[in-house]
Amino acid sequence: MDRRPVTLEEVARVAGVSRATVSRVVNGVATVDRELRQVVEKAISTTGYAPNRAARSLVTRRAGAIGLVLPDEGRTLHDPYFGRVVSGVLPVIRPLGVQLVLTTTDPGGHQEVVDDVRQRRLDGVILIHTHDADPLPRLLTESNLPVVLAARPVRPMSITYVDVDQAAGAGLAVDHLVARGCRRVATVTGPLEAPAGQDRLRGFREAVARHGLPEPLVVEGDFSREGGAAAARRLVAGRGPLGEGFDGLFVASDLMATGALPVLRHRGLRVPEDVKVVGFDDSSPAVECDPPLTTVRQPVEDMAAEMARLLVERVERPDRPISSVVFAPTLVVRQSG
Amino acid sequence: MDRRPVTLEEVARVAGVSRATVSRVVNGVATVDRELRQVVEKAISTTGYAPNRAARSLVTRRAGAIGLVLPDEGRTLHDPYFGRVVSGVLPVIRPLGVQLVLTTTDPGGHQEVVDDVRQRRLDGVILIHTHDADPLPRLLTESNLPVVLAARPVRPMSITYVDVDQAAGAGLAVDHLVARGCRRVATVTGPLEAPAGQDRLRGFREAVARHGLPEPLVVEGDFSREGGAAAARRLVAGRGPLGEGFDGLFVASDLMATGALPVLRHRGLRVPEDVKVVGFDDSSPAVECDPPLTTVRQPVEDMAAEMARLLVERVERPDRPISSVVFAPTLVVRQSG
DNA sequence: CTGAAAGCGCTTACAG
DNA sequence: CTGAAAGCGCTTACAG
Repeated sequence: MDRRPVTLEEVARVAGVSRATVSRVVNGVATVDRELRQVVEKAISTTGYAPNRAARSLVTRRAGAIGLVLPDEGRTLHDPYFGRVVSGVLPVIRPLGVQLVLTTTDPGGHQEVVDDVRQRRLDGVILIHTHDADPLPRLLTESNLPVVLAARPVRPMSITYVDVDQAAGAGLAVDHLVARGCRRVATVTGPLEAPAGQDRLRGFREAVARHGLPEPLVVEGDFSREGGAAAARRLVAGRGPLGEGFDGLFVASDLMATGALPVLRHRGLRVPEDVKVVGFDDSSPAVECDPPLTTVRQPVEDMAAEMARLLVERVERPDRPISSVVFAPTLVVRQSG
Repeated sequence: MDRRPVTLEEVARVAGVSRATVSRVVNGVATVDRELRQVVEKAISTTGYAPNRAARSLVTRRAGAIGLVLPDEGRTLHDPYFGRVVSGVLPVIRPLGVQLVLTTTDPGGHQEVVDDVRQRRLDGVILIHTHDADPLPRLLTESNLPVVLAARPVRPMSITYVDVDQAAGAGLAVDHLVARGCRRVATVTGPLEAPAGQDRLRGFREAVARHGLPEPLVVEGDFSREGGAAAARRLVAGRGPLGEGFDGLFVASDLMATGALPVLRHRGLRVPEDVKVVGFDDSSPAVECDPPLTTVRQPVEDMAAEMARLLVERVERPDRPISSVVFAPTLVVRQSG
């Protein structure tokens, strides 16, 4: 029952050929004689042979696995964004026989990630949501290890990344609010130390100026639901008793918008009649909340697939020049604005 | 810059000892002489040595990785449940140096999972949400490969699983509705081919009988938001013009409840004034929806941690008898009921 | 097209 | 407590 696993050696003996030939058949080398190949294939199936990946990795110097690194469990793991990334990555790496290893970088986790790559347990990593203080992008690039960032790096550095045009997305939101008749717009921003927070605010401001709108209300959020609610409270507190102050609101993430909507409602403001609201991401909270959110869509699955492709490419050809990819956002119109 | 990685051999040469001794230091074998250990440690740090895991795996016959297998991407990956499982598993395996590999079983994926274990890329797997037709539990147990199910198996079999007492949870929901004064209760069930769907319905029925309530309304759902909405529509269609018919509703998952709530609202039924609603899971939709959901909590993170422990235990000692763990659910009271 | 042989980088009895 | 040596199971030049 629980015998030793079958090795290449045994298959070779059964087939009456050398280990090299079996290896060639297993790896689909084209030059093997047809008859011989069939003999070997039969031997493989009768013995129930399964190649030992560790042995292969040892000689090929490939782990056959890439890492998906998320910051400090708490936040990202429960973010709907996460599942979308995984479902974008898997279809590109699986046909290549590459595994996806999940990690988070809680305290001490940074070094662990670097070690995993140095120990060749991981051929490279995809890094999600790097905050300002995250040392990982630099740690990895300095060791010349393959890495792809899921967003523009906080400080300019020579690193591959995939991003959506954040500023253009915010512009789309403002254009839509204006087209729907809004004249006084406000925004709940993301955390301003994050590139996404900065870029979306910049795009918002540029679009406001382009449309010749009056100075907008700006309140900083943090991409969390609670942060969205808190920001919305500050926003409505600044309004007059009838709610005058703004008739269009751009919330820089859907999750924050789900926190902001109930605040507006409790203040007696109807969405979209009194205030039109546009979110960002087009994540699942956008369709779950009430009313469903008009929002700027990031093609997260496509972006994730691209990250995987870039990473694999980098692993194969480490000497190729570094390149990044920026996707265009689109607007998804629902009931909120 | 891009030199060959340092090997044990080189560390040994630098430290002036044998490879065996370096190996012992790296692996923390206690019997190494203190002075020697320090010499080796210095050599390790000056050379920047990182052990090659493939080489180690080859001799230890351990991949140092376990798989988390999710069914057909579409559904589970975007389920909030998924992130909770990951955050439960990671803290137990990381200190052990074990990696978490993510996989889904789309068409053909079953064999891939089995192969990954047979090829020793994975020491064992945690299987989520197995449906009736899922061949994986049997495939794996028949090959005597380590596996832990995230729920009771559909058909009785000798396999390790971790579950919550589903029926008891449904009972908690009914007890609560009754305590709040409900007299006519209804339920939206899960898919009845899934054990969780069956068990929650059974628990619901038993509790209804125990309280001496009249025959309840029962409509089958499928654990999706849309399925919850559709089931709720069928439920309200059966009510009289004033909404008489039921004053308490147990929805067998929070996600379905988020689909059901708007249907009730559009029908003019206030929650909780006209109908009290209790969900199941205590997942993020429960706090995001309006009103926030009273729900039966599954301690998913704890359950996931337990799965990881059981799996690791099984990998270490394959001959130990199989055991399973069932957790007790609790009720979380919010605004919906 | 095929095989003999070296080698990938570790761990682990086995002596001493 | 330490070292010499075998061995884990593959792949891949190198001959032929």
